Amino acid sequence: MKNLTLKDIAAALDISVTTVSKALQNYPDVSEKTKERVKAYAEKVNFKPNSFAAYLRTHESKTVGIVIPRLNHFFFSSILRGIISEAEKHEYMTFILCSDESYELEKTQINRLLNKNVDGIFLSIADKTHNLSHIQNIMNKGTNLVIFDKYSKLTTCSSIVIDDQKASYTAVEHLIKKGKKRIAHFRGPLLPQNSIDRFLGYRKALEDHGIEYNKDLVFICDEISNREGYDHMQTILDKKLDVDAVFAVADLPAIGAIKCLIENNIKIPEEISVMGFSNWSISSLITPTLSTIDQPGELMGRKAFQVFLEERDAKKRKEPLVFKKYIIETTLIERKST
Amino acid sequence: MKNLTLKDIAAALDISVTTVSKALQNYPDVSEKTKERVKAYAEKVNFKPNSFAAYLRTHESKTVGIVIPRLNHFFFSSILRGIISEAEKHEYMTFILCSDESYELEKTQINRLLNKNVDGIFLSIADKTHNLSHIQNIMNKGTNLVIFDKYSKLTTCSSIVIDDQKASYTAVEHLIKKGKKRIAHFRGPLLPQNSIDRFLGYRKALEDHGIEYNKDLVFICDEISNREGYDHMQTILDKKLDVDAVFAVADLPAIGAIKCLIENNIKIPEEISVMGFSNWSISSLITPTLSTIDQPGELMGRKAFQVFLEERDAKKRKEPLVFKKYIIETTLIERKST
DNA sequence: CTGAAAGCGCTTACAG
DNA sequence: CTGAAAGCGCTTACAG
Repeated sequence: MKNLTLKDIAAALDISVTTVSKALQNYPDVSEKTKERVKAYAEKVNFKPNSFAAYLRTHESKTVGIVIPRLNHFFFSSILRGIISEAEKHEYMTFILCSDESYELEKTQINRLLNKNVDGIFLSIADKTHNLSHIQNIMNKGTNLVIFDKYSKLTTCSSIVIDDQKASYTAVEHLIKKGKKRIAHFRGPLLPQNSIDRFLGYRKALEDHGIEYNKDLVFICDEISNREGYDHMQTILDKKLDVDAVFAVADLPAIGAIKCLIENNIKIPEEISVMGFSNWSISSLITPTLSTIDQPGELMGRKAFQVFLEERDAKKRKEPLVFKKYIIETTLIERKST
Repeated sequence: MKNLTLKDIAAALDISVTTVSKALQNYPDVSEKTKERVKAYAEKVNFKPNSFAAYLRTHESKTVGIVIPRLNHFFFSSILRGIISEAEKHEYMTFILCSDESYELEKTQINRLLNKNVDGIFLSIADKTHNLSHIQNIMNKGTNLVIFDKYSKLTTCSSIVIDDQKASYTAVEHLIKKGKKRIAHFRGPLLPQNSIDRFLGYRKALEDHGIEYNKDLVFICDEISNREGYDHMQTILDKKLDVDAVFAVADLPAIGAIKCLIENNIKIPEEISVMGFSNWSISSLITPTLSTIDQPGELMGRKAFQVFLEERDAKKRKEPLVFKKYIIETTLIERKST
């Protein structure tokens, strides 16, 4: 079954292709009567202009791409939902690609999107990305770029982020208010800004409350995995380190820590409390439920798409782009683990 | 920065656009020498033919679409990975859309993909889908279709599925071998074939082992959620039903059941064992770890894409399509909950 | 072996 | 208010 074209409609209504095209786009120089006829007919036969042919003239593909570090990841999935739902409202389709936290793959995925002539790219930077020229290249090619969540201080585009330092400070302060004083931190890798900021928030909260910072209580989770949380917790127990709380960079390592504590018959939160970060759905399914920081992913995604639209329109009006950093509020979620 | 075109290359090498195009596509009627020159130059300037212009001639968009019932879902994510990784190898890009288990949204998403002229659609049918004409419509439009996981007996395309009855039979038999005799079943909704088959496998396993089927021990999880598993388990305890095991249609309700048992201080698996289905990553993170059935999602995804390629090629050769049902093997995973 | 020309289905500057 | 024509960047049947 062949798809309908403007030509078919023009023939059916006995008018020109030009007029059909203009009528569908609401050009002011087409009579109301003609517009109505055309639109009614197009509706009836369910005509949609071929987007590939349109692209050739307009250079708008009505397509955007998202590159995220992990696909099966609760927080990124929420962001995806936000971007996609907004994109659908504006008749955009979305390519979703995954960098697997790899610098090389991130470059490849961005190139795939550029080759598909997407109108905009939404990016959350991979942990292993140590050079940003491929990101700068997106804007050099004239493609809009919005960075969300995992950003770098060195990119010049707009970004949608949370205040990691502040959120992390709030989390640690919560532990302190619960009477905890020997707080370990399972931090993320050394490179990403977010993991640095969460660490800084942790240290600042300790300082502000007169608790001495002890680097022996900081452990690195390079993969931000369950397993690492489990292993670090076991190390703490084996070494008999004096610890009464753990603040993890994300929920997964926190859940690993909880598993280890349960297996060692240590009471949560009486002996050791555990605090996560991100509010994954799993954090309310485990026993005990996990206290954590909620990041409103869907909201961040919707905002990201709106920023893309604004920049697209500014470009059409030949206005200079003004890049902004949008900070989305986070919330402390207290559950049974603290 | 404007993208390069065939014309630019032709001008640079002082040959015709036709020859450049043919050389890049390895036409036999272009000299080896010319081919080498063209390819070397194209490589050097990183030329990629504009896929929108190519589409207009070939009617191949090199794009496929996936419609799944849920986005943030461990099993579907594995299938996505499988389809996408295979698609990337063959230079296809992938649109991922979500039906939210809704019939209306499934129709909308399929129409979006058809309007974007995808070459193929991969579909896992929504729970609420009670009419299949929109699915049949995909093939009427000449677009290839492959259904995976959640299928219907009434569609005529190829499908990649597991043997739900057999897998479910194995799960229940495992409980019986562990000495359990009063096995409750938390089943899925009434409509989807997979949920029917898992129920039938459950009943058959009971019968084959001389255990009488008792419909009062079957509970429906319409949303296949954690909460439903929790609530049904609580009902069993409140009514003091004589139950020594639960087999759930999926991991999430099983995890809900476990949570309820822990809160009621009931020993797992000594007093009541719990068996899930799907082997989500979360099932090995909770305490006790959950016994379940592993479905190799990534493999299913890869197979689905291969089937699409075969059908695409058969169509090009004008051969009639032969639709097949591919059954992927599942594995019982025994952990601490049984 | 090479290339001129037509045409895919749109959009839009221009003419009437 | 309407429409003929050019052109976006490719592919391919056809001519030489």
